[in-house]
Amino acid sequence: MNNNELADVFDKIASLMEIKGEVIYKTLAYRRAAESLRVLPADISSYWKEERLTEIPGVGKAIAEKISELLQTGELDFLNRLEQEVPPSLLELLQVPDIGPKKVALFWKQAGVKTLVELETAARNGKLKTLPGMGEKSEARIIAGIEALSRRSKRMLLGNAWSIANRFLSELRSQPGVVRAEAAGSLRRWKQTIGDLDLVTACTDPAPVMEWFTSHPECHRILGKGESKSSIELNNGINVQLWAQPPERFGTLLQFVSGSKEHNVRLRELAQKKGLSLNEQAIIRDDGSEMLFSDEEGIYETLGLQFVPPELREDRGEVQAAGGNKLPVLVKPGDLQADLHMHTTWSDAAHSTKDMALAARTLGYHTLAITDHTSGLGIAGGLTVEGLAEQRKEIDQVQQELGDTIKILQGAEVEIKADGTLDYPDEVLKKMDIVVASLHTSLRQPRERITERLVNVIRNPHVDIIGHPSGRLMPNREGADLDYDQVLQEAQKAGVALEINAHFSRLDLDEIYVRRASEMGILIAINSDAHTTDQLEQIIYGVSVARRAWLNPDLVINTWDRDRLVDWLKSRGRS
DNA sequence: GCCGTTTTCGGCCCGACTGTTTTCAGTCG
Repeated sequence: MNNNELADVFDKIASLMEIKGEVIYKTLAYRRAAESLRVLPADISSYWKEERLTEIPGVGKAIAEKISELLQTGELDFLNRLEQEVPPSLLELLQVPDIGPKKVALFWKQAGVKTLVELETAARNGKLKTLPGMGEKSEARIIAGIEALSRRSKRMLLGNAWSIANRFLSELRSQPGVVRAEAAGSLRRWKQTIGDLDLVTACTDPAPVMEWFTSHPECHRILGKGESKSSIELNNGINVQLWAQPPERFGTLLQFVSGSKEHNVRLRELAQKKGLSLNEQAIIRDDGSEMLFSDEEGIYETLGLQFVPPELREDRGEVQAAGGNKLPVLVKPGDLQADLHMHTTWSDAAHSTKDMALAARTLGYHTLAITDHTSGLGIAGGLTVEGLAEQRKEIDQVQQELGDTIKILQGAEVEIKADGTLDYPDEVLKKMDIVVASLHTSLRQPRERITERLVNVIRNPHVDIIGHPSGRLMPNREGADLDYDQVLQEAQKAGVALEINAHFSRLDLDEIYVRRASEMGILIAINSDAHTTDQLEQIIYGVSVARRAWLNPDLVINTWDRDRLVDWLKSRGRS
């Protein structure tokens, strides 16, 4: 069982306990443990073998024993007994909006509803409205919620979420009375996938703004409408929330809605210890007087903390670090001076070498690497060894035209074949300016085999960067089942750089492992993998991964100046 | 069930909105 599977088990336990009516703090403990497991950088089995399970935040004696049992037997007696008491089919009811554990328990115990289908039947037959606390409207809301489930898309990818949010924000900013409007929630934290969109606005009179929002042409139905908060479902099934406060309270609003929830809980605990109370409108002193904040900075200052960048607000140690003035320096998009992975018309991309070089120069880079696919990746029209010579001529010519304003490296994204060998022979790789090696195919090989495949490539002295290490494509293609402990150790030994691929359906290396890599001092390359000139700018998504991972900027090879980058390549045998 | 610069036991964050209720429970973020 891996970390995520264990986390799923504990989330399931938490939900079943909630339905059962167990004290809330027990269920919270299981949720917290589950979240901890999901972001754990190393394989859980290594903690288990070393008897370090209780070092994991949120894991105490009881949960450690359950992890042990699951790892040893693949089963959990406690869960089996829980499922005897509370039918696990009830969990699907929790998917319906506006249905929580209390309602599930009510429908189950008083109407005999155990599945989603039974719930819909009961609702349509008017069997729910007579239950205590229920009524006509609640029943209709449940039917609407069940219908919404089928419309509701899964989580959005970061880049898609930003484009929808930006569209709403620009309309919002032109509404009368709107002083400021920003994205908040997981989008502002640049989480790799986004559930609902949260927008916040500072405005003098919220009523007309809320009216505009709830009558938006893309609105399919209104989920809620109030003075300070409204919520709608769009035609494409996405939910959008809009929060409003007067300008002088915008800071607390933005902070509150940006979350994460867990980060906010930490802040409020801290506030409490200082005799303060924090909510979306103000910080309130013991005597009931309010402190107002138009910006976020003052909030953190009042709590005795460094300002915490949104990307770090996940309750992964940032509050403690901010209290000790120990927050890391983070990479900024402007720090990048090179892009070392992109494609041209020599393989499957849209623009020429010169187009890409000019676009990269506009971004202020000193170097770009043209890394077209190799012939083994047939689908991408890869470049043969013979083609390389012609490409070299073209690069030399463009280089001459552009002079010293930007350096063009001839590289390749070499295919790591299913048998673990590379698509070009070593003597060809040796002559290139830079080599990125990537997995695209046979990603479903068993863990040992695919890990070995990658490790051998890491050890190849002619490979400089491992491109998108797992090969995942969100939301549909899972990455390879790599043994990351081994991959990271080998990368550290070999001095190879691991890529953060900035394409928002990749974001690979995953932030969890980037954080570990940073602690281990492993080099990282943040690359766009651009197939058009526009896509060079998608590098911001890669930067967001680095920031969320607390990555030390000095480890990012494309933040280095040209001399340092050249020296590094020389140290790897490049001329 | 977890956790500790006020604690190894007694805490564990805060409010808006909705619908069903006449003061509150449930859900959500």
